[in-house]
Amino acid sequence: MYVSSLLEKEPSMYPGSARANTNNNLPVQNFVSAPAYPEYLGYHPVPGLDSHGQAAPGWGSHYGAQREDWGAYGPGPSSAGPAAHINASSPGQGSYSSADYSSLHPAAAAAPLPPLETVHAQQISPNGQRHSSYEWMRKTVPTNSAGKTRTKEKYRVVYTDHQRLELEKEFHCNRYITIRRKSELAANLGLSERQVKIWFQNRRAKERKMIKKKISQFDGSGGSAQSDSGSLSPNELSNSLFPPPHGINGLQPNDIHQVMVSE
DNA sequence: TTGTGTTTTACGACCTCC
DNA sequence: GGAGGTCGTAAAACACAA
Repeated sequence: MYVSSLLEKEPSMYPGSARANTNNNLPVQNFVSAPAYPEYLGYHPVPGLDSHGQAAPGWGSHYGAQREDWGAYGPGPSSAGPAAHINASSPGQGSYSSADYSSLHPAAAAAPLPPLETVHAQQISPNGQRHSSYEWMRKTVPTNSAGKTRTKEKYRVVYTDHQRLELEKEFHCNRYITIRRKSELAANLGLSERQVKIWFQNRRAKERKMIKKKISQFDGSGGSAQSDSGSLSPNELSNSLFPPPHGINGLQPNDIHQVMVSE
């Protein structure tokens, strides 16, 4: 079963180092406590899909404040602009239960979350180092006339923990994002749809890489655990776990979700 | 502080599907 | 032809040991 990276980053990913504690960043466990995201867990794919542009309890207030400092860097929300009017209801989410989620992150399940308002406020300005990143972003990341974000100087922005958390949550539900959800997520997070799409691509690549790594570890360690994966190449295993959704946009999110859940 | 390894964004090339 | 997929890669951001 898959465990999303940001969520699983645990101490190793967001250790109590600079990232986590020197900048008012959130303790990692705060990201993963399922019970603390009732609205998130309640979020459902299909119903939400039709709620584009409508108020929804799931997203609304928590996403109200956009990263105003992002607007200046790049295309920004490509389609919808400020999420204020989007408030896309908790759409497009696969439904994994809190129990399921907690089982993946047992430690996290026990950790209470701070109020989301706090979370949001903190994550908007993740940490000192990143804050400094935003400083240069203000100066150097504007898209050029061709719409490219890559420049000769600095071309990469660093997403806030909040953005990554939301992307990870979405990824945890669906490895492949629908057009509508992409649009909503982009608007809600103040990213462009392209950024969301690329994030998912990169995230899937990361997952394949991790699977590959784990398989090679099994193989290297005598591989008694090859009952399921031993006869498959990493790519085959990955594809069997998360098959590329050909014609994904013609599928209902639930269809996709079923593929995921049936793992 | 600095050197080095890893992770994270972003892109281009190429492929498949509609 | 366009959109989105993977794969490979560049380079910034980051972590950490020396």
